[in-house]
Amino acid sequence: MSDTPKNTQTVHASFAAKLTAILGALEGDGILPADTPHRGVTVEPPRDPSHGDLATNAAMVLAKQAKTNPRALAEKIVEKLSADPDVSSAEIAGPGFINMRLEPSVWIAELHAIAAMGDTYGQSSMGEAQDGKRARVNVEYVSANPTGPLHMGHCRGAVVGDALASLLEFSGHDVTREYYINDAGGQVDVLARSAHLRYLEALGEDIGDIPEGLYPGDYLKPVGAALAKAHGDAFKSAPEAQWLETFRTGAVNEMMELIRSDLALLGIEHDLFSSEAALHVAGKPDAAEKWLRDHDLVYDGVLEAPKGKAPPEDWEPVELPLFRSTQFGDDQDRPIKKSSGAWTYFGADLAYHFQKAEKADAMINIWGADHAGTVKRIKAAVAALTKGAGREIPFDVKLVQMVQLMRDGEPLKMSKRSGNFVTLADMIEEVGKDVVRFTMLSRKPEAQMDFDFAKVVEASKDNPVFYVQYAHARIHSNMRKAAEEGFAASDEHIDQLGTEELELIKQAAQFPRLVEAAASAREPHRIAFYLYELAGAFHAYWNLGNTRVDKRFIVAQNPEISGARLFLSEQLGQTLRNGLRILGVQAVEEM
RNA sequence: GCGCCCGUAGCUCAUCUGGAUAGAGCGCGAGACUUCUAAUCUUGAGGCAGCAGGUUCGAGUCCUGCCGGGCGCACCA
Repeated sequence: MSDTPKNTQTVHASFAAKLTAILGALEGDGILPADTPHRGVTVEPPRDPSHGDLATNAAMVLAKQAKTNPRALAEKIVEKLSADPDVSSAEIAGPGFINMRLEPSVWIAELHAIAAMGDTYGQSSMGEAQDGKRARVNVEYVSANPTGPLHMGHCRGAVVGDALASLLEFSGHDVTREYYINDAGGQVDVLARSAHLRYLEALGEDIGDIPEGLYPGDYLKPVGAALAKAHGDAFKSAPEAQWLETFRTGAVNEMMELIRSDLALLGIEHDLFSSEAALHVAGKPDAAEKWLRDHDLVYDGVLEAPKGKAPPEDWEPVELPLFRSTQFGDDQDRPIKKSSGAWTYFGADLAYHFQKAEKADAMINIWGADHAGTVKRIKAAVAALTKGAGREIPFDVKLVQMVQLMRDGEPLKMSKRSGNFVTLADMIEEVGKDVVRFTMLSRKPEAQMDFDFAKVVEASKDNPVFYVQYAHARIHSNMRKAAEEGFAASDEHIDQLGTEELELIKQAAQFPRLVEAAASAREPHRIAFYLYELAGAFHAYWNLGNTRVDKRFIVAQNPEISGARLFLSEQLGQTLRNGLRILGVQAVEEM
């Protein structure tokens, strides 16, 4: 692959370029005004394939600027398109669409491009600036509290974030996968106390039931044991103040180890783990507060009582440093510090995001839908801080909706309080990494989804994961069989490929533009749906061979067509593989 | 009460950032194959895209209002 041509053009990229050139020429002809913006102009396959291979709406979009009607402008464009040897026909349809059919040689060339690019087919440079520098995108995901193992609730965000990161990488971005460790709030003190109890247990004390308010899970037993081993009975009857910090640090470290190993089961590895505690030590929140106060975005004020439902019984008005998030559409100004003087989560979080922004050209957070209420304030605060620093960057928060666990159509109940919840590790053990990943990506993230254990492990064509992997495995086993029978893939006679085969190439050829669209929309699930369709097209072609022996990949009496079809199937396999790699799902070679 | 997300075939979901006659799978109807290119195949019916307006050459897609479902509404994280 060392001789991979760097700028091998894919069909869709090259036709987009051709259209741009034609529109430029029309400017030269005086038909379009100089420097006409091409906003909204698209070149894409029409939904209805009977309309042709490619369609453009250019005439409709630009008619106004050309001071003419769409069809008249379309004629000018068609005139130039028709002169292109790759275009077998170009015609005007409907309100002014231009439909094109391309010469078979174009699709054959695409097949060569897939072969030449191999693992890089579908990659793009959309993340690269003019000077070739890749945009730095920070994707923060998971960021679960370090108080226990990951459970189902974390799973979807983890997979979506990871696939999005891969998708952006594949599209030429310089991606940092980041995990924010909330190791500074009250919940880690609770963790430390819970660990202390398990420490006493490990020293042989009878601890009885775990008191309300502490973490009951068994996963803390080894933590207690490790602490007992490290410290002996030094903290057995010591006051909390003497051991809290030690136990907090120790327990958080253990929990992060646990979480890392859970993530590894999903095939996820973050580049960067940022500690909230370290942020405080570095004085970042103080710096942020100072800047915000200087710019009148933080003031001392009294928080309103909660609206709607009855206010908490212990509610009393207190003066707190408030961020003016109402200026940015929030319901309420939000406190950055508690009455105790400690930072609120939000106070630390805005400083954290400001820190991330320094080393990124864009930031994306993947959050659970239960954090939806905090999006406005953090976006507002980050916008203010980065703007103030003279470098405002795009900052998206993608909300991932809840997953309802099901078994045979019945919702699965779980209670976090009792420590009785489905852990990520359990789930992966039961259904496997690939199933979890693919299933989590087979629904747009902002919609709720059901995850039925019984359905997702089913090995039939009704199960998308299986269906896509099966296509890849089928290609592989067919290649093996071909080799045994003395056939080999060869591009020597690929011009003999017929209509059905060209249709397959056309579908594979969608991959690069689909990747770009998915990357710019930040929607990795589109890749999953595309792969399902591509696999479907492959299976359909394969099934043709059931009744028509002449349509099989291996035709005994015809090594030429067999070689060409095997070459085609190799490239389909390559495309499936590239897509699956983005999703982090294994392209298996046998089922 | 307020905020965010969702609402598309009987069911589960797509619809490529506004395009042409809204597509798949399941299920249902009809047929094929009795087997290894079958962990099946072909084919048919099925829709007022929650409802009502608006924006425009064009709306499932954007805007407004309602209806229904989910999530959230601490100085928690």
